[in-house]
Parts: sequence; C-alpha cells; structure tokens
Amino acid sequence: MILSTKGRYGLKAAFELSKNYGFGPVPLKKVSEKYGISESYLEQLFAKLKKSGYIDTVRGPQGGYLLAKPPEEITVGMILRTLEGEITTSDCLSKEVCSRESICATRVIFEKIEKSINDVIDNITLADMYEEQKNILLEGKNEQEALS
Amino acid sequence: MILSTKGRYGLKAAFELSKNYGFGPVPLKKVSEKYGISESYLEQLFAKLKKSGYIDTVRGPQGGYLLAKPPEEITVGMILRTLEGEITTSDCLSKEVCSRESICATRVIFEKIEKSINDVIDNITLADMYEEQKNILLEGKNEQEALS
DNA sequence: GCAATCCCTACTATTTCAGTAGGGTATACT
DNA sequence: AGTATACCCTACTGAAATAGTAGGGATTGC
Repeated sequence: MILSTKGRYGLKAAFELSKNYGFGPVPLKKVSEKYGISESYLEQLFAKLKKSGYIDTVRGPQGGYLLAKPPEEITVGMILRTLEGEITTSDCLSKEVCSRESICATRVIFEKIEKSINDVIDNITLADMYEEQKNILLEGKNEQEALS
Repeated sequence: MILSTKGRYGLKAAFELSKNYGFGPVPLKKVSEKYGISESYLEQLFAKLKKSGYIDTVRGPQGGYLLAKPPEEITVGMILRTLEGEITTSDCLSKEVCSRESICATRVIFEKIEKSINDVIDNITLADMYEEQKNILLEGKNEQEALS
C-alpha cells in the first residue's frame, strides 16, 4: 500500500474541515466518529497539520479544528506530504549517493513514477475535491447524502 | 518511500539480465557484486521473479539467471508488482469495505494516484529502459561506460 | 467552576524491512 | 567419479514503521 492510514485518514479529515470552511471550528470528536477513526490517533495527525500551518485550532467549548487557509489554497500534496513524508521512490533521487547517475536507467523510471504522483497530488486542492464530489452526486441524484 | 529495496533492487537486477538477453545466463554473484546487493537477499528476489515466470535459471557451472521472455515483453510493472505486491493506495479501492463509495471524494483521489503510477509502470518495458539508457549515454558521449 | 475541547508525551502490539545463516541439490568439467 | 560452481529453500533476526492506546495537562465559553 502506497499510503498509510496517516495519509488516508488525514486527507479525509482535512476534506471534512474544508466542507465546514467558513462555518467555524469542527470538534475532533465529530470527525473521528463520522469516519470511524480513533480520536487520539486523529488528534496526532491534526497536530502535524497544525504544525505545518494548514489548520488552526480553537480551544474550549464550541472549539475545534478549522482550515487555516481557504480550500482553494490547500492541495492534496500538502496534506499527504505532511503526514507521510516526502513522496520518493529511491534514495538516489533525493540524496547524492548514486555515483553513476548519468547512466542509471532505473533512476529514470523512479523519476517518472515520482513525477506522475506529484503531478496528481499537487494539482488537486480541497476545493477541487468538493467540486468533484458535488458532480458525482448530481449524477447519482443523491445530493442530500453527498454534501452531508 | 514508495518503493522498498525489493522493488528497487529487483528492477536493477532484472534490467541487468535484460542487457544480457541472448548471451546466456548471468550468475547471481555477478549481479550482486555489480550493484552492491547482498547475494542471499537478491536470491530471494530472483526466486519470486522466477515463480512469476519472468526469469529462468540454469544450475551448475556457467549457470545463472536469465530472462524467460524478451525484454520487450516484460514491463516495469510486472517486476514491481511481483516484488512489492499490488500497487494500491487504499483498501476501499480493492476490497468492498467502503460503504459510501459513490460519495467518497477521497476515493477519487486515490484512484487517480494509482492510475498515474500504473500508467507509468505498465507502459515501460525492460527494452524501453535499454533504449533510454543508450540515448542518455549518446548525449553524454560515454557509450563505453553506459552499456557495460 | 465545570465541562468541553485541544495539547502533549509515553507506551505497546504487530507487521514489514532488510537482510543473515546454513544447509541442500543439480551439473559442467576434468 | 569427484569437485567446484551455481541455484534452491527455510528459518531466523535486529531495527524500524504502523496503528494505535493511555493518561494527564492547559484553555475557555457558559
């Protein structure tokens, strides 16, 4: 599996916050219950996202988590990299350990794989996800459930 | 890291065999020394590739490993999947555990990531890698080293 | 003041990774 | 027939990552 639960849960949770963007903070409990994710585990994921500046928090009653920027400015890549680390395929791409880099045919393959992933995740924002979900649901004629 | 040493070593090793395609078997020791990979570890990777039908073996002196098919017929995806397992991003894509599949926005993202990876690895053969390496080296005017 | 909420650190069981170890079997060559 | 070369196979292992759990502490709205 390319992505661990960190990235998968984290993206779902971030998307949840983006749906509530402009309507105040969402408490952790609500998100964890909705997606069936352990509260404490999700808390750790949110802590990382906060540290990276993608979400803010409000403490006390009526508090919770909220996006620190509009959904248009947060990409899937930002979320996944924060939680999963840099998306790499091989040491020799990031570090200078490959002594024969000019002739390494596998290196080219690894670069292509990395590039294809990064092209996807860096060009989809949370706002795009929302739009896409709306479209899917309009087709399915199930808008009620879709935007819940 | 998306790929473990299994996939990375395995692809390098398979490429090595492809360069020798038509010239008889290559002993394990030669490959492991050339790439600095543990002999016993590489042996286990070759065992999997053999089980999948991508390589053959010849025992005894002058024996070794060789591709079971022409390099044109072996894709990077075949090698990587054999060694790393299916390239997936999320449970809900392969199994039927996602109860709300029609409305899951993250599911769409995961599908796109998977597709982009599979598009790359399923459309590059070992023969393509060889061609690419030749081109790189012609540009670098270092053909001698390149095809070694 | 108290309940709801986030904050922070430490612990843990399980699995995967990246090998190591050590024997066994087939076969080309002499 | 013997021997060295090579593949074959299984089991073991230290280290790290995964996917949480546990439990207390600090804010703050009401």
